[in-house]
Amino acid sequence: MEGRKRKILEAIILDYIATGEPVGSRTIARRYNLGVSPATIRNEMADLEELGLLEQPHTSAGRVPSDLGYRYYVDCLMERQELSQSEKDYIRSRFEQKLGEIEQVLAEATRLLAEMTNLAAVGLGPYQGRAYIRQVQLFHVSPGRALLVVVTSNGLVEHHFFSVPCGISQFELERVSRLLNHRLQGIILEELKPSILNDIYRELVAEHRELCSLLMELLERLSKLEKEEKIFLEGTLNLFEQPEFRDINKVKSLLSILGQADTLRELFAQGPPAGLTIKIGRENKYQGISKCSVLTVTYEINGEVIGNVGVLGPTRMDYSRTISILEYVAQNLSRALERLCG
Amino acid sequence: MEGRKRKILEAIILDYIATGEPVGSRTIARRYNLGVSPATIRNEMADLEELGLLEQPHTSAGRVPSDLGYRYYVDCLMERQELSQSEKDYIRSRFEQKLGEIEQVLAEATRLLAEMTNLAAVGLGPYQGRAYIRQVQLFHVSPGRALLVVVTSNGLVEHHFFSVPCGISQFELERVSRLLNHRLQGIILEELKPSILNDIYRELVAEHRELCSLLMELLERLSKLEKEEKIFLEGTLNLFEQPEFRDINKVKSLLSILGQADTLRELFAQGPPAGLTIKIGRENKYQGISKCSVLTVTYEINGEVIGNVGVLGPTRMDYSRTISILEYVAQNLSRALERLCG
DNA sequence: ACTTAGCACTCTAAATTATAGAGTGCTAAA
DNA sequence: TTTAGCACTCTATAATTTAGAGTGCTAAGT
Repeated sequence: MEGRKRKILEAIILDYIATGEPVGSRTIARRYNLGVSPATIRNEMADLEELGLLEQPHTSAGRVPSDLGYRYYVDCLMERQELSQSEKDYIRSRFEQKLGEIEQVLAEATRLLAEMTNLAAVGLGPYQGRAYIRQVQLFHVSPGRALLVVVTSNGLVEHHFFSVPCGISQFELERVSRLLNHRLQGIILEELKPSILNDIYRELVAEHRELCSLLMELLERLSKLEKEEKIFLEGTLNLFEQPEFRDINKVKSLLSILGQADTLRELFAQGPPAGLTIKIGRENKYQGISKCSVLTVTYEINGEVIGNVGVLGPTRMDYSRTISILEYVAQNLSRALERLCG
Repeated sequence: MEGRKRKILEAIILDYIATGEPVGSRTIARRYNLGVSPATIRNEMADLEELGLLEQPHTSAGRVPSDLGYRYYVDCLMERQELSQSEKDYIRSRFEQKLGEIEQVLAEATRLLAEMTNLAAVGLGPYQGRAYIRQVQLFHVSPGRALLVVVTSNGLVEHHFFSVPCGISQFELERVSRLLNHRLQGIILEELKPSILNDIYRELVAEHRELCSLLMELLERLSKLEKEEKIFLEGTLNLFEQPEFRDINKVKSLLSILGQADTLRELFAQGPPAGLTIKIGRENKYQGISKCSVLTVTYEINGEVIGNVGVLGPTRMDYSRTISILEYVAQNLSRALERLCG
């Protein structure tokens, strides 16, 4: 595409992102001095519409970028906006607080994203599929009740209460703990198949007949670990400041999407491969967000992708800035997690 | 108040709850055959307005109950609506699933409330103030990292990762665990004052000089336990089906209230004393919900109040049914928790 | 002393009409 | 190829009309 068309397209997109109003030829001529008259710009605009990059809400309105237009902008036109030093410092500082748990760190990252982008932010993970079991511990909490704690390599801690026969001593529980650890440590959750569990069960049941039902439950529980992923959502309210959500029905359909954990997971879970994913408007499969874009980026521990954070906002968003924030946050998030449980 | 006035007031409130439209004298005369003419009803309505129980949106509209009107209805007029057997069975069945953790049970209760009342539902707790420490466990998860697990009498499980000097053996950690348990078991969280922690610290530091910083962090962490309460929120979307939320600004101010954990906690944390609390319209302090009512009920373990569940909806809600659901859910919730960790 | 029919009056919500303004596309001249 | 000029289109806003629901008051009925 020739230089002038690109410049005009860019001007229209930037103006629309800034104002939210359809952009007319006069506006472009006035605000961005491209050295041509409105009439010329009108001709170019007609071409750009032909190419599918612009749209007209109605005959006598200005132009609005189409999904394709944004796509072209993001892929070819946009320049990455560097964050200012103070913004970087701020982001870094938010991860330097004492955040004891992996989930707290992720929650904080999500909050931070929502705050800085003024969009809705989502944090997903950490994925447990490729994680392996680090530790299994079983101990009494009161007569007749025990707690199982499982720690995975991705830093997830899961616990579960069990009833145990009153006769079981702490000593015996510790033996079971050791045995479980011996057999389970290092096993990747995805590969935790019933056959392995059955082996353990057989071995255990011989020695600890009284613990039968406990063990069944316990092993069942373990095999479910893989599927559990936490979801954090922040900044929903930010979206409703945007003029595109003046309509209550749009708000409703958006809220119903944001309210379903499954849907969010599908929208935001992109990794691996590592890096940034951008879905603009209709590129998303859900109807309710056909006027929204979803940006996600992966985060990792020791080079392995273990989750996503991302934002959702109107297609008319400041992609350049949002992407910078997203990447910088993800980078700091990864580093914080490595500090925590690498 | 004389019988006819009460009947008219009740008719107006019931009609308004059902339709959402201001109620006129003709409507009452037609739908509820009280054996008097619209003119008579008009006179009574004027009286009821004088008493502050009714309001007129404008001169030529029908009447709408005021906060005071609802209050009178709830306190004096309303009959408790029994839930049907199948509804009761349904609620009970939802608590009979395998719900391994106290927080899962609470989350389920909140979802159930939202679903059955068609309002926004909130689950709070379990409160940790009066809970005591049941178990403290400290163990390695990988070289140089340890996990602390604390279990309270209210069934809360908290965990926290620590860096430990590489030289520390599992054996040593177990000794520390035992010592911590010995000193902390049975201590009520509210009474976990710095002085106790300092004692422990002094005792530990003599034997385990290398663990200094770990211990500091650990004790600090313990003292924060009291304040942590989980909040569950479900069914926000339900509210926006109500005609009173056609206006986007109302939606926004409501969402901003529902989005703040602190505010929710303040609104819904009522107990003890045990039982039901009803706040109607302006009786709530927050402006944004001046057209909403908040109903909460306490739940307990072994007779001790440990949390609240509740709903928030427009003042124009079906109080009778909502209250029945709320109480039945709370009762089942208490029972489920007792089964789980009583 | 209540109750009620009748009626003038008020107010709103919805429908209708008028108005202003922004923006376009086309034509013809530079 | 660019641009000024102009007729035309479309929408959003405001202004106006209309219909209907509901009230309060009065005066007559029980």
